[in-house]
Amino acid sequence: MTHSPLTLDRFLPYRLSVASNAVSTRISNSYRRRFGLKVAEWRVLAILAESAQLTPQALAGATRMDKISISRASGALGARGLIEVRPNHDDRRSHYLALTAEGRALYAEIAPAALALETRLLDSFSAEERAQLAALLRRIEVAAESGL
Amino acid sequence: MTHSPLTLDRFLPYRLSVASNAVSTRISNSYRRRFGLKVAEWRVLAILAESAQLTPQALAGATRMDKISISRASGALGARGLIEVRPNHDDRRSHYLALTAEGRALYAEIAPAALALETRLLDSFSAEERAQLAALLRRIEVAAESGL
DNA sequence: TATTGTTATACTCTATAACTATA
DNA sequence: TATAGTTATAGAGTATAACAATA
Repeated sequence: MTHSPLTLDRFLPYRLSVASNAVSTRISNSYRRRFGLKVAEWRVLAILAESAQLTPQALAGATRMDKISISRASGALGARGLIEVRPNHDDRRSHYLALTAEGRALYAEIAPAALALETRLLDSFSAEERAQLAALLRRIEVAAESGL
Repeated sequence: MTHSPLTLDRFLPYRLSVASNAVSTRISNSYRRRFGLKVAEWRVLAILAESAQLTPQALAGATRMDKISISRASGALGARGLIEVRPNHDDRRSHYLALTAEGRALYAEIAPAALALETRLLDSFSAEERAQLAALLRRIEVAAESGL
């Protein structure tokens, strides 16, 4: 039996895109509806919750977003009083961003909801399968980013 | 030792999004640069290559895109002479779309390039790992799309 | 009335380039 | 000169609503 060597249905980039879109649509709807946050803003919030204070450049590296997205996301978070700007005396072109008390409070509300959503998504997965998926995704990411 | 129960770095929706973005950036650059196609147009081309002729509605189902995207993609493909419109006598609100000879020729050129790219992405994966990844992605997709 | 497909509109995300202020 | 960050602009993806033609 011959069959087409390429079917969209079995094409990895397509499957990856469909799975990722399904998840991010769910996630971004949830963040926006419940907390008024875009995904970029949620990422900045999450990283700052882990890191005390960071420059926009460090945030860009940690969130895999570019500096433009960081600038917009932190502008929105700052306007809501969720993060504050602190001077960077070592380099006055830059500055530090850090959560305010309100930012920490919002994060404390979001984090459990995010974990619950992840748990529901992975409900049918064993611990081993979760680890496998994470490891496989990392390898795909590295392969896609490194030389052609 | 306590550590944060939620770190962005280990958050599945984030890892999935980063991996998918890395792959789709590569793919879409490649399609656009080499063949002048957007991803939506490539998907329509690929499905029509498998299916002879389909209505826009059937195409939307097969590509996981909405009817607006299908309408725009098929408009662009039609303008380049890659697909043609055929009447649907059973329902004259609708029509069939099918590849032209030029469309088939372009697809014959693209398909090997797409497969080569997929092969490079999965270069370090065993056959078993590829199957695992595909199966895990399907399960995530189903979980994300079915009830909250 | 309901459905197929198109068009208009808008919002998000991403990428490029120009700008500012510092270094 | 080069770098950190911001702003402006445009392309691509996605979603809603209004519309034309047909069922």
